Amino acid sequence: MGHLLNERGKSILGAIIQEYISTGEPVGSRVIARKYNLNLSPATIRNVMADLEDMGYLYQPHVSAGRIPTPEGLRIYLDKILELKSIPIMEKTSIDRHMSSNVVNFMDLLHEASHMLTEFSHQASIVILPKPSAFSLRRIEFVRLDKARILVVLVSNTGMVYNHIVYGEDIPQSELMKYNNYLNETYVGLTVQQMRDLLLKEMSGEKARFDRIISKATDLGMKVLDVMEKEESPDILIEGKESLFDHPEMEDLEKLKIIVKAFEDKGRIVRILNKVIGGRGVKVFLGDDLSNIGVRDFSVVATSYHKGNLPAGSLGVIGPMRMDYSRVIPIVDYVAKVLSYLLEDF
Amino acid sequence: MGHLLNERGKSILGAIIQEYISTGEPVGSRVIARKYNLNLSPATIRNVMADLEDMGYLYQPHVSAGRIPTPEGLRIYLDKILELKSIPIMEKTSIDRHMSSNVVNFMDLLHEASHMLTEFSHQASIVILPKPSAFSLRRIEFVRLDKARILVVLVSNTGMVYNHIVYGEDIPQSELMKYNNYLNETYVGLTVQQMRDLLLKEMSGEKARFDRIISKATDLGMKVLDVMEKEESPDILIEGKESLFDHPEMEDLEKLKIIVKAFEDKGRIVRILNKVIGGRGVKVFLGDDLSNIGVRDFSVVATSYHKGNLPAGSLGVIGPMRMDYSRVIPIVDYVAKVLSYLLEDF
DNA sequence: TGTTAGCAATCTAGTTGGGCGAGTGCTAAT
DNA sequence: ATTAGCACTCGCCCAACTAGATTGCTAACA
Repeated sequence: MGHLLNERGKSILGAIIQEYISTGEPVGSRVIARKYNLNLSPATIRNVMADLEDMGYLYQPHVSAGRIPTPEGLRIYLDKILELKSIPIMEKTSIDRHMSSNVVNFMDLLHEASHMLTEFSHQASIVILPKPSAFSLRRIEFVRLDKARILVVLVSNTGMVYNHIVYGEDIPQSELMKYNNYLNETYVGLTVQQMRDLLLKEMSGEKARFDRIISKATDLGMKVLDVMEKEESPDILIEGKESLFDHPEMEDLEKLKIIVKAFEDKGRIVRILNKVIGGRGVKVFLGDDLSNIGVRDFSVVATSYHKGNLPAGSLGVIGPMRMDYSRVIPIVDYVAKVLSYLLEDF
Repeated sequence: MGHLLNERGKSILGAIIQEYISTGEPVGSRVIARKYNLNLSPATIRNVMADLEDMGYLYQPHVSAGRIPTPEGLRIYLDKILELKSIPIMEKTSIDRHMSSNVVNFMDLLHEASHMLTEFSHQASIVILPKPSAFSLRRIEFVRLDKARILVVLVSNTGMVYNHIVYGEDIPQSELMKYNNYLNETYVGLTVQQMRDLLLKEMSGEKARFDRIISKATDLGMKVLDVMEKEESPDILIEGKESLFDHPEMEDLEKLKIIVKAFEDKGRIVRILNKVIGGRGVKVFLGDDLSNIGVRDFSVVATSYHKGNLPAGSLGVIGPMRMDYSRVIPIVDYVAKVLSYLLEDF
């Protein structure tokens, strides 16, 4: 047999990975021959296994052990072999119910999404909060703190409140009030991008030249957008770290240390998760994809959620590479869909 | 020898604990006789050790091993035997410098304190943020969100910004403005307790009966205090978890899991740390003190920090029971002192 | 009476070696 | 192309053993 994966290779690789996922042990040829009705003898399977190993899809921890899939093997499995299960009705309705009731504000909703992910995937869940720029403005308010600093309070249409401090000249509160009024009349309902466009237009427009309020207010508004952009470090929810510890592969001390340290550096996690933004559907990160965060033998299943047509943030789960993808992928997908749906109404 | 700790007992217990702290291994009679100039033979020391074990200050992991101090033994050591080292000038000035420069706002200051704690104690640091009620009001602002909700923005004298949402009747923004003005004129500079007192007085006072603004504003103000009190879950900074992993006693997998899980439950940690509030000086929590958070063989060294005369919050470090207390205690103490000192000016 | 030397006893940790079982790769037969 | 058979390799477990550390006890000593 050559170096191309034929049908038989596929089904054997599939069987090995399924078996490995459910047991966590290296898989030998006998088990495959016995449990999976391929009508092939162990010897034949051994030959195929040797080929699969040549192709880089399997490896042996040692010569007298069975085979374990490599990240590359898993990748093939995910892309070409895996068939997704549908989520049981019970779980679906449970997700629906939890996410739509008892949710008074936006953060509750995200927490609930995070909770559902851990609950049904039995992995640690990660939810990246939307960047403020994903939302539109409901209200903006300037408050004078002292002669050098102005507090800006932004309320988004989702009810999230953002505080920023801008440094600048001394402006009396009464004057700031006028800016408030002007900006709230003009900019409410716009997204950050739209605000920026409109601000630029107004700043150079006719009115600004004659109306001091408009001119000053737009200046300050622009400043706020700049500060927001600079401070924009998307926040992140993580739940269910402890469920990771219960997986038997976590018996290794070093692995445990590595994963705990990986969670410390939220920036990197955000960067990985946000790779899904832009694409559609669920993406699985494996092996080298995760070498940034130093956890080569883990796996991240993630997708993006949306508000209307705009991507708002991303969410997913992280766990050992050996994970029941046929269950986990649909769950991540579904939670993101429900979240996106509910977000639209906010 | 009886059941009372005499001088010799003390010095031997001290030597054993010092030795244990520096090596982490069970300590035998020979080492003590050789390294510490007590002019006693191993045999004598063995006798004393047996007594100390009877008193519950030492135990043997197994019969052919040396002794390890029990939490009770450590407690005696801390109370009666330990002599604190003074902090090297270098470290002091480093702490001074880091905490006073580069600090633009209050949170920076706390982060810096936390950072200094880990840096010089080589343990994980914990800083409990002040409860909002520890500060006085610099500014209050009501913003109408929609017909049912009003956003309250409070700025404390430390520059911290707190957001709360109160639910209630529909009040137009122009009306809220008037409340803002009134409250900012009347209540700025007061602590929460003072505000509450004054509010109560005004609500039942003459003016409130005739001035609708005052009456409504004080009502709303009271509502805000109630919400604050309910939502008041003091926040917490933790830094340097990873430095815990480098201690050799962390080789035990179960211990590692336990400590990681303990960090998940911040509420319990806060409760432990806040026990120091009210007292003065550094307190060490050991053994049973920590059984709430399930980490009997760890140790928390903590103290409170102040703003003026009022306790504001607490800080400290957590690490394995085997910890160089003679260094760590002075460091925790010093960082808290510096923090309190700097806080006064805020 | 307090201290010490000496010594048998106890226990851990580390090493060695044999046997078992799992699984492979190769060869030769089908 | 597939398969049965078989020798081979290796990890794992267990048991036996060794080396080393430390103790508690006893008897001698100051």
